[in-house]
Amino acid sequence: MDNKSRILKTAEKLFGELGYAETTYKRIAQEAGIADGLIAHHYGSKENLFQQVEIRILTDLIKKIDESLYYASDGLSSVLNFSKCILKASIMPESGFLTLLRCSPFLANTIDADNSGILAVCTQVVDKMIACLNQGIDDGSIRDDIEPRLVASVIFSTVFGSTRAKLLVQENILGLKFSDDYYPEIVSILTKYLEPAQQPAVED
Amino acid sequence: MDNKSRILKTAEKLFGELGYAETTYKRIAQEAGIADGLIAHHYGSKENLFQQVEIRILTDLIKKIDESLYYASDGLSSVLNFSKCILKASIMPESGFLTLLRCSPFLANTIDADNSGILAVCTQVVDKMIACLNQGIDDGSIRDDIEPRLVASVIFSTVFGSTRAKLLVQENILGLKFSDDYYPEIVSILTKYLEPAQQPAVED
Amino acid sequence: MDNKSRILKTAEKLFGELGYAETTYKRIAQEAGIADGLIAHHYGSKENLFQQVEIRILTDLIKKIDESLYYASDGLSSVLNFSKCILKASIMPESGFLTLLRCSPFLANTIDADNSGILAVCTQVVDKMIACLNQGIDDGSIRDDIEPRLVASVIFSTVFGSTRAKLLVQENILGLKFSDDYYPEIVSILTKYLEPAQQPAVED
Amino acid sequence: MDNKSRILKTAEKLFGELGYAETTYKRIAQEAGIADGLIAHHYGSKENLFQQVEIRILTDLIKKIDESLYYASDGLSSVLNFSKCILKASIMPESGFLTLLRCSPFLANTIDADNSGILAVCTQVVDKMIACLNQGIDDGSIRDDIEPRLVASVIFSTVFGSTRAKLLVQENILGLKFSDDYYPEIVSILTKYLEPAQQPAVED
DNA sequence: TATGAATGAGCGTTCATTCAT
DNA sequence: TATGAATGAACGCTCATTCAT
Repeated sequence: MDNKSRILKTAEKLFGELGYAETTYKRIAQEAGIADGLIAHHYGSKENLFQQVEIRILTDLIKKIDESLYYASDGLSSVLNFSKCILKASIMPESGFLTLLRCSPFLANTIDADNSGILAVCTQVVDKMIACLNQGIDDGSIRDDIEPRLVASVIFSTVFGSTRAKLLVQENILGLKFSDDYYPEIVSILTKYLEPAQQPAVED
Repeated sequence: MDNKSRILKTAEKLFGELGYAETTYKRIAQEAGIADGLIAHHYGSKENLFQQVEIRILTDLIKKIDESLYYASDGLSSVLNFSKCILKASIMPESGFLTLLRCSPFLANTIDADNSGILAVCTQVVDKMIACLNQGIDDGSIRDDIEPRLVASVIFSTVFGSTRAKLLVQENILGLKFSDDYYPEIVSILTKYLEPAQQPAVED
Repeated sequence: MDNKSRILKTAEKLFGELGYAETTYKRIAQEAGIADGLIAHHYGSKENLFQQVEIRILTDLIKKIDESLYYASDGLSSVLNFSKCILKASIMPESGFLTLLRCSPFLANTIDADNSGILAVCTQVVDKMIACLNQGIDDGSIRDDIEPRLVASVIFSTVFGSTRAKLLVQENILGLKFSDDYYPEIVSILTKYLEPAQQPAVED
Repeated sequence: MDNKSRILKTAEKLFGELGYAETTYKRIAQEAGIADGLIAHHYGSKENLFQQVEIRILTDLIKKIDESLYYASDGLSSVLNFSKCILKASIMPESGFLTLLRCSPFLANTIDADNSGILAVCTQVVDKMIACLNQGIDDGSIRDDIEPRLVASVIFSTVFGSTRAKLLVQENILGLKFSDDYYPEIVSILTKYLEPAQQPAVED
């Protein structure tokens, strides 16, 4: 791997472990085994380096989401596969998900930073979810009284909220439970939320 | 208000607006109209000042939660009132909620910081929620096939995840929707998640 | 002397010896025997420190010019005293004149720096000179066919040009001569330039 | 034009616009459209590049001075042509004069820099002026009570001082005047300074 | 209690220069 | 000749914290 990639990879790791502010050029350079100055040479600024990291993480995530959608039979399973894909990524260290949680793109790290590059990628993710919901409404696998944009907002906040809780809150410390049955439970709440109302038994 | 309180209030505001790292003694002192040195004099360190802020916010939140529980008729409405209480606090600027979101107590702001004070308060919040769930199971307002600790984890991540989304993601920027009907929708997903399965109409 | 003054004095010396770019916080701090950070604490930025230095030098110069004008009998001797005053200051190390020459206020040291404070002081100097010229035209000691602003420009460029040459060009290195009779020669060129044309002997 | 010349030309432009310190390899390379490393490859060091620039400017100036002397009828007009030549060059952007003013060869740009190459060229200029003055004394066009080296010093400081004022001081900002009649006025002060004393009209 | 001068380590970044290709 | 990655010291400046008053 060349130094430019090595910097990106090391930065991703440290942003995830230490957060934006405590990840310094010096630490990245030491960990990557290169000179301080090379970071600015390749990435210009810390803020830009950070954005490249985020974009890479999100782009990888989109790739995986697309794959997962390929195997979905209807709208509801598309939404659930989409969500599972995010949940799964969150527990794979190499996905960089921790970086996303510790340094949310919606928390400008530097005042007046231009987030537009990242937001463009996020918009793709949102659009995909809305498409899945519309598909589900059409094919009857999702109840038809929902407003897709509103429901997409609920789904994303639930899914990302749960990854945040699982990764950042230490198990047991508060009497909570983020063990292996936690993410299935998240899938369960989403299912209950989306599936069409159960038909009362109809009398003949 | 005395200087000590003024510092706490100003710090809370700035932590919420700027995050932990970009909130400095100097800015706090300027905004509060007092001398730099007075902050360390009263609070010792930035980390400790931050924790006092968080504790105050959480303590206030607990007070409001307790009030809301007073009016709940059963376990389910206790859980929902509890949740609404958090959602409502999130949109009251004076609640300091933004500070909670920008500087999560679960993100150590300084490496090796001792969070135990804050965690103790958080534990109280969790315990209260678990009590509400148990009450609901007992009185039949919540389905009885749940594990309270697991479900509490889901509820907290959903509720806090949604406040995070509403406050940090700018409306419309991604095609999402965090307007007035967003929080009611969160209450709706929780309700669907907790309520007992609808009995199929039974013929006599 | 307190540290704030000591910084100003040391900075003045180093700007004069090394120029703007090579005068660093570190060097100033070492020479003044204080900590690096104290410079920014008292002066905010290097550019501002520099401007305070220039303003102090120019303010002192104005004081001396005013004193010298007190003893002038007519407009011409006012102009000459004014000029001598500048020439004299240039060879007094404590005047800070070298700083003025090495780091001319008309050479922005930092791109986009705001020079307005310095320019205001310079304007006072110019206005005083123009007043002297007008006085000389009125009292007949200076020829009356001149345009004061234009002539003031010539006088300043001649006087400051000569101090620049004397202080920055090493004696003898180019075959030039900046010894003790150099400044009197500058006074001489000014006198020839300003004095009224000699009347041809008039026949009765 | 080959890259080596292109570097020299670009460097000259940037030294004039930005001064020595703010002109960097990177900026030169960008403006010239070549790689960073090529500058050091061709010129070794920034200081040496700078000196090559200065020498080129001064060499061109000498050429023009020589041409102007060709048309002078006597010593005085030689001196005046010489001076006009410098004044004229100062307002021709391609002459690189701004570089001379912003980065005077008599201001060592780097501490301990060896200026001897530049000084050798400057010495030629000085020698030429002294020769003109001696010619004028001989042919009676210049008063004979002067010391050539001293007077040359006065002329150079007046001429270069005026170019400095015209190019660096923004018109009107101080109430001064550097418009089209400024340089003629400089020629006028030199003329008054050098011409033989007017003979009182002698009667029969 | 309150001030603000003082510290000095550390920050992101720049830069002239070197060097493998 | 030409590239641009790589170096590492140095820069201006920030900051939490200390301390004399």
